[in-house]
Amino acid sequence: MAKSSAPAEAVDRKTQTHGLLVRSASEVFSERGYHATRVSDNAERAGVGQGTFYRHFDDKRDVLDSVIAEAMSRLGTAFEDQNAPEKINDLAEYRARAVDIAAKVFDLIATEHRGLGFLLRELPSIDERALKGTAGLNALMHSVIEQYYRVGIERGYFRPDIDTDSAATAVLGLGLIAAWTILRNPTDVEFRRRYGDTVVEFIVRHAVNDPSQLT
Amino acid sequence: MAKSSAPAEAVDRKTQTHGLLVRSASEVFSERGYHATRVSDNAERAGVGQGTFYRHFDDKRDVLDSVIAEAMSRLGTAFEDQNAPEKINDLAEYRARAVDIAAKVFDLIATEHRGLGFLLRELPSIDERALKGTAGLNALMHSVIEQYYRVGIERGYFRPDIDTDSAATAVLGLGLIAAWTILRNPTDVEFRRRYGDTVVEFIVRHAVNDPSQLT
Amino acid sequence: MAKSSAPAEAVDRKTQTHGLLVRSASEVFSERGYHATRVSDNAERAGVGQGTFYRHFDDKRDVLDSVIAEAMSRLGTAFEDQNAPEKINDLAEYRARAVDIAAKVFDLIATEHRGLGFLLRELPSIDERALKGTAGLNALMHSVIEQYYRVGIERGYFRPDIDTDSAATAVLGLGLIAAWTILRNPTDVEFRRRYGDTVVEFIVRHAVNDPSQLT
Amino acid sequence: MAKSSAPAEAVDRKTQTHGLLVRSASEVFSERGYHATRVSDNAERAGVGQGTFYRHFDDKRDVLDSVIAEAMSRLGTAFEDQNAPEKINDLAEYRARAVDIAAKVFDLIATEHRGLGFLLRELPSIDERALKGTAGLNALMHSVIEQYYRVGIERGYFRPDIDTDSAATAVLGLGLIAAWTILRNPTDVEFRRRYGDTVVEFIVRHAVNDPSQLT
DNA sequence: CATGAATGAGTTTTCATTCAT
DNA sequence: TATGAATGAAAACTCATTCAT
Repeated sequence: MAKSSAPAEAVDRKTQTHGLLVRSASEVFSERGYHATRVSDNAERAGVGQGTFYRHFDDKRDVLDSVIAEAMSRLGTAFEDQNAPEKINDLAEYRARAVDIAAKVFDLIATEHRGLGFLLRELPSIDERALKGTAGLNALMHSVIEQYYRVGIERGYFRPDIDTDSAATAVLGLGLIAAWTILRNPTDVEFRRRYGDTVVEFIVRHAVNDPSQLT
Repeated sequence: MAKSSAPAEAVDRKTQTHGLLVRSASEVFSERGYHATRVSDNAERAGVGQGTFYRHFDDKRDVLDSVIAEAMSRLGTAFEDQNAPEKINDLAEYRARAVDIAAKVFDLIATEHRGLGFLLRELPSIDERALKGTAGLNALMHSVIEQYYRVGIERGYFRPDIDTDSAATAVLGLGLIAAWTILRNPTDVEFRRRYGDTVVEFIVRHAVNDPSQLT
Repeated sequence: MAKSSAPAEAVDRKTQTHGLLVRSASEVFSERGYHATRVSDNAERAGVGQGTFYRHFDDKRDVLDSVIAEAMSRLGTAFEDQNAPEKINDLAEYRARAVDIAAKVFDLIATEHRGLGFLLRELPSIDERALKGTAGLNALMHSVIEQYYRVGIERGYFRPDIDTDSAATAVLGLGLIAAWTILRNPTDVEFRRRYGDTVVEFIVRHAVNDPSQLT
Repeated sequence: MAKSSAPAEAVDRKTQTHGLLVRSASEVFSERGYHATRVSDNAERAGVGQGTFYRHFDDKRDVLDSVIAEAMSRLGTAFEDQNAPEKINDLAEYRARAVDIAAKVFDLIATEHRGLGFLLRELPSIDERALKGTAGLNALMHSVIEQYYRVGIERGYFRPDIDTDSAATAVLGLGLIAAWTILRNPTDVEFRRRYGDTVVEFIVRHAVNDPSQLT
């Protein structure tokens, strides 16, 4: 018993320190930027020695992968909750859902602005691999959005001639600039409300099959 | 005469070298990325000694300001050519103009993908000041777009209840993601065409006052 | 136990390296001069890497403070041993003490000519702060000398109208030029003897109350 | 005539610029110190181009020789004016002369404190050659002082058993520390007066043959 | 001769990574 | 396994000196 628990504790401790370093990395990278952050900053923030960092990661680049993976997983989870295009039967329900999603996404962005800002600001500048780490989330978001379009077309409240791929890309663009703006000003609730309304209007009016249904 | 021409020549030479270094910086920053570029890379590319670099700029950060300023000036000029919202009288003309602008902007992006990619990828990761350098161009684009909305509303072919500020932001978002995608794949002409059509559709359908005019 | 000893050893090692670097700095500064010494010379002499130097000191200027402090402390200790003006009762004892001190000081100068020469030659040329580091020793020497004068006046073998402050300064001058000369020629014992006699004569004859005691 | 005057003017101009650069060097060396002064600082102060500097001097070290030579010549001249030991017939005249010289020397030091400070502070730290440049002045001062002693002994108002060499050295020491103190506080007239009195007292009492003549 | 832009060798300085304890 | 002192390769930066005009 005692014998088997000792290694178990060691594993636990290792996992704990690992997680601690990933979280610290996320923080210090967000604050000073990836390039300006020294490995010692990260270790210090985590409250461990510099050598300990190298027990858990190959190098400075390595911990970034974990930071990205962790963030992607967290965001992916948050985004997947919104998935249920098949439950939407008409334009009114679609609009309601769009309003709801926009509000939730914008709030998520404002809440997570520290970590998200880092990803949006820095990843493209680090290397191709860092960017690839976000490809999964991009693809997920794109396919979910496209699924909404497909359901809408199928059920007749969306135009049948929509290029769903391009449209999904466009919706990501509407979200991207929102993210940018919110991240630079996370407390501007007014912008989020107004811009959210506009985004919904863009999406609904672009896609609607029968414009007379627009109230 | 001889006396006054000597300094004049020196000034000329200095200006020339300065410009050479800015252009070289733009190139090497685009190729290797800002952080991976050494001052010596820049000097070498310009064909001057490293010391010469420091005669013209305080450090790597300093030359970046010039690179940004030069790019912003060039892009601003390119963008201002598109300015003539007051000449558009009806939806058909508006749509034609939108198609035209989208094509031109996308081509510009594809053509300038080296320099533009650098700006889009790297600036946010460098510092606040770098980003401030782009604020002018952002504001210019935003205000031009908004002006199109105002003219459209005035002349009756756009809905009067559009939030022109938010709408302009949305249009920038539609363009931003296009830029991202094109920069990652500058030769994909097909995407440009399809996505351009979709963007125009988004803009026109969102704004149109009388949907029956959409043929 | 093991836990507490590991850091303790680290601290020990750090302290040791620090001291090593200060001693090496004193040596190389004395040999090549402060300005001609490169940080790498110091590290090399200490047998450590250049990076190690920067773990212990901000820059070359920083280690100088430690070198000065260490030298001042050592010289201060050597000088304080000479302190005992209150034990001198008459001119004969005073003269004997003066002869003794002169000999000891001159020997000290000759012995420590490496480090002392550096201080005397270089400090004034470095900066105000370097000089301030020697103020304490100057003040100590001045006050000790002045104390000898006060005791002598009190006990009647010195003139009562001596300006003890100026006189102490003068004595420092007599010593200063001795230091200069000895440092330039540390092996000239003859000079030390002759000049020592002259200095004692200067001091005694200047201060004596009753010249008839001079024999 | 015109032909011969053109070269003459050129020579004049050259000499003028040369002198200008030496004076500028003396200034900037005094202000920032020799090592911290860049050749460009010197040229700028003189109001000429950097290249011009190298038309007049081999290198940075070279101009220092001129600065030293110029200063030595100026100080030598000032000091030689004091030369007239043979006119002094008794102790009273000697004391009067000593008071006079001390006052003049101290005033000279205070007046020239910029250039003198540089020489005293920096020369020993630069190189052996710089110091050699001052040897002539030292020797001159030493021999003049010694001459005073010889005359005094000859004429009987000084003790015959004085070691004139050591005594001259001692007097230089009394002057040296005065220089140090005055240079650090050129406006303290009170110190000069008090210390001057003390110095005279040291010299006279040390040398006098018949102490009863001391009033 | 005068000029000042250009040069690059020489130093300083940083910090990711190693390694002895 | 954790630690943090040591390391040195890689960059940044300075400035005496050269050289084309």
